[in-house]
Amino acid sequence: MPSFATSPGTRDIIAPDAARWRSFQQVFADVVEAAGFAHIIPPMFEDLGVFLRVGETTEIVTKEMYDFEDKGGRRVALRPEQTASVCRAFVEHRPVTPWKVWYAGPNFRYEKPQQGRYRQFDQVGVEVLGVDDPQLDAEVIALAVEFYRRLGLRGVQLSLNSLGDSGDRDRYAAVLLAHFSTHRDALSAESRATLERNPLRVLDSKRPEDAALIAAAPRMADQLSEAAASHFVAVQSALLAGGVGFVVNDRLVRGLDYYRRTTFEFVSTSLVAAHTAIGGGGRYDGLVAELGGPDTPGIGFALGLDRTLLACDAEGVFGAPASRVEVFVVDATGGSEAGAVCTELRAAGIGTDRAYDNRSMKAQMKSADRAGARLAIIIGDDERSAKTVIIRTMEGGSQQTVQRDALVTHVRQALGR
RNA sequence: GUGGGCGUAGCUCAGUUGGCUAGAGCGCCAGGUUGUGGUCCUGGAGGUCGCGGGUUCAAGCCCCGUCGUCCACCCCA
Repeated sequence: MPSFATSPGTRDIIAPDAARWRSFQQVFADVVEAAGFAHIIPPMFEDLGVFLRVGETTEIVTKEMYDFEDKGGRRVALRPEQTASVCRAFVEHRPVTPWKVWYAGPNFRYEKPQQGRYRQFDQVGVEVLGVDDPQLDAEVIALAVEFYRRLGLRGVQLSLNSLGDSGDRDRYAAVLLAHFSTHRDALSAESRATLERNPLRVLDSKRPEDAALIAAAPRMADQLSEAAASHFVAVQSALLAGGVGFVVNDRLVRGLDYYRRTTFEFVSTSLVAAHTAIGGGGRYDGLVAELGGPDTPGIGFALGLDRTLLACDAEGVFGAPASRVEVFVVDATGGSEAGAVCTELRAAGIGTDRAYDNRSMKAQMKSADRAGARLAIIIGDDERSAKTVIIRTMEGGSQQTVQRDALVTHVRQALGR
């Protein structure tokens, strides 16, 4: 039994997954940088106060925060998400708007772990600060859709809603509270508790006994201000014009209190477990001001790496990238030749690996196979004396003997470049 | 945080109503008559049966606790 294992809700990402993660982030970077987004790398922990602005009825703030006091007596927290950090950075640096940034990295929430729900989990995402235009809402959403397309995912459904401006949201919360309160006894115990904290969240309940009351609940759409309503309409028509399919779901609430107006969520239809939400986002027009900055509109989304990859697995798309090892050196002379051959090939830009410990040729060939190499360079005592090497193609098994000092040229040829 | 299932070799799992040195497949290692992998054959290494108590003549199998994991709720990516 090993003495140590990873802490609950954390895990090692090892081959072949680690390379897959990296290419996931690379594909994301390609998509968003082509749209003018610049990379931002905020710190992984910040003053606790930054995250408290996310909302006092938000559970990731009230009970899931990884917060602690550091040696200097500062109250800090591991970031539960990155939107608040980006807004803090905006206030701190005051870049010209529109400020379009993207990020990738881990976040931390003290939750009970489950598949697709970890205490350290990775997200990629974008944020745009300083633009009110509904055109932008549609563009941001389309960017996520394009990213899913690049991954090869097909079973992704986009849900869309508007939470209105802060006044609308408060008004709606009051109306909902009244509705559910009059039928209090019919609600599940859990929902009764939720009702106290945040009436909107009751709409999220998956408990069957709440279904009827939720279906009969008043609609957000009826509480929208004229400005918010026309913004929502504009977003929808921009999406339609861009060929982005969506479903309006006026029960879509989302967990973070700072959302205003446009909110959206991506659900994988290929996932069977409970955690089918693979991404989400929306507007947070008041957040920058909350953090002490000028009144600045903002919108963004975050996509979960783990869950999106689970969806990829379910659809059999976006597998791990192939090995970078093209050539494997099999040295049966006792290992005297392999080092120089590797150095030479690697310097020529050819991915090369070798075996150690003077293993049998058979064993070394096996390693060559496992490494995924296209070519094996075989050197025995005969070849060493003759100053030659054998180039063997792993797939067909054909071999040729070439001069040792012309190795790179012949390997290039055999690789077809 | 609440409720439930599970926890046996690196991996996926068998282990009958508790009974002698705990098994399989895959993987790994070594061979298959002097140098060459992916198929096949043979052999081998590897397990304090999550951990700690308890019941029993005897526990991988029963009981309690604990840790981990999975599922649902919750929450959300």
